[in-house]
Amino acid sequence: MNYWLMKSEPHVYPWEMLVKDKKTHWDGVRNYQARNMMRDEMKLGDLVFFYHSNFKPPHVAGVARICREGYPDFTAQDPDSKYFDEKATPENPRWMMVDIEPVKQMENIVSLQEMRDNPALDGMKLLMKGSRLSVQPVTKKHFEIVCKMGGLNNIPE
DNA sequence: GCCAACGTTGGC
DNA sequence: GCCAACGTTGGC
Repeated sequence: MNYWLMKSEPHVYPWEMLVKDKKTHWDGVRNYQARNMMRDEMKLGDLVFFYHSNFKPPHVAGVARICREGYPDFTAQDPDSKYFDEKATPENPRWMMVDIEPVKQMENIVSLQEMRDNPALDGMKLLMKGSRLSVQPVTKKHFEIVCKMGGLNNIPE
């Protein structure tokens, strides 16, 4: 089992929308490192922090789960989509996505500052200078700590 | 709104 | 294959 963090801007797609939708496809990732992780490493059942970026304060809102492994991001082939990429074709879709479903909302959000202030989270990718990846791995230890900071007893099932 | 950090593009 | 120019991300 692997653990992850995925960033979303709440004014584009907030956690509450995922809860309402019951599941969503994670479209629009246009970064190769992030794509490779979605394509090669994210597995069914892996847990994901749903992180709200570009928000005051930026924070982890809840825990989600991978419910479908990597497949082509069809928005890349849709000329009407803002994520359209003319280099994407059915033979070579270029970009990939996964589906996620909500598992548990944090009892209280965990802000970026709180995470920075917790020495036990040293080394977490999110906290590193210049870290911009919208999909990133999280260690089990860090995952558990942030869950507890969010008021969950443990990593949710 | 600013800007540092980083990724991508394209000319050479 | 280098690297300057440019675009984007995202915290502040």
